[in-house]
Amino acid sequence: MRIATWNVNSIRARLDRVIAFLERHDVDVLAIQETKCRDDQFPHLPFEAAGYDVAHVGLNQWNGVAVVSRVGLEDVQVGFDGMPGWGDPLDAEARVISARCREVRIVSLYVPNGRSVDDPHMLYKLDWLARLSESVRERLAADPHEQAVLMGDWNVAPLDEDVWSPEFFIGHTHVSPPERAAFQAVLDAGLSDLTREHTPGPGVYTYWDYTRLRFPKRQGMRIDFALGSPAVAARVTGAFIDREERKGKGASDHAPVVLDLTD
DNA sequence: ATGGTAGTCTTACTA
Repeated sequence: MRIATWNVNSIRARLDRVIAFLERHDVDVLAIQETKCRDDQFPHLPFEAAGYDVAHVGLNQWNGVAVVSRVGLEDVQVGFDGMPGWGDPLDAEARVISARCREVRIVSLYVPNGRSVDDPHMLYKLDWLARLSESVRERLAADPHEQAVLMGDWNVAPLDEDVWSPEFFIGHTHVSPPERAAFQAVLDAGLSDLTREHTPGPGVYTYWDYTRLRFPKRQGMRIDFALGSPAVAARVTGAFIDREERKGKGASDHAPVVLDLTD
């Protein structure tokens, strides 16, 4: 089974690219982030025509996540237990949706952006990740054999080699010790990074800022990951980052991360 | 080339 994750930065702007990507790589399940649309605006028909079922949650023009699958899409869940909200009044944001595809729970995640290290959004991000780690811990305690993959845009670069210049990022978000500790806490809840060993760095990234020619200069960040439970980690046979999708007109600022599991 | 990109409910905000 081939699964993938991709922050598309608007599903409507990226529709043709996403459908072509699914077909080119023979992808069974895709976790999508930043669809940037409401449910009624999601382009269901092109996915159905390509053979995929869709589960999407989008409340407005921000965030928005989906799982599309051609191998089954059962027991769709929005959010996770204890997921923090944002705003006044406190509202849930469209940052997590999951579904069981065959025997694997595929979770599409869009972790909040901290904006800056001293912004209130940073506290929200850290709390959000802390709550996520608690939810993972509880789920795995209830069923240690659960097959689950949490994949998406984590907005954290866990290692110095995950950014093009550690010096440049001093004092910036994505690399601060609290963010890295919060990401590590999710791993410590019982997950492992399924992608890194198959896509070793340095200089391997999944995101390049649209501005300042970051992509042609190879100045990127690795912030998109697939974390898996032990039962699914044992099934991983390979992974790759499709840099081609960052090229040319109409590219997202993120590249897809593709993961192969044994059948 | 005094510019920086791209998306959205666009003259503001988010990433």
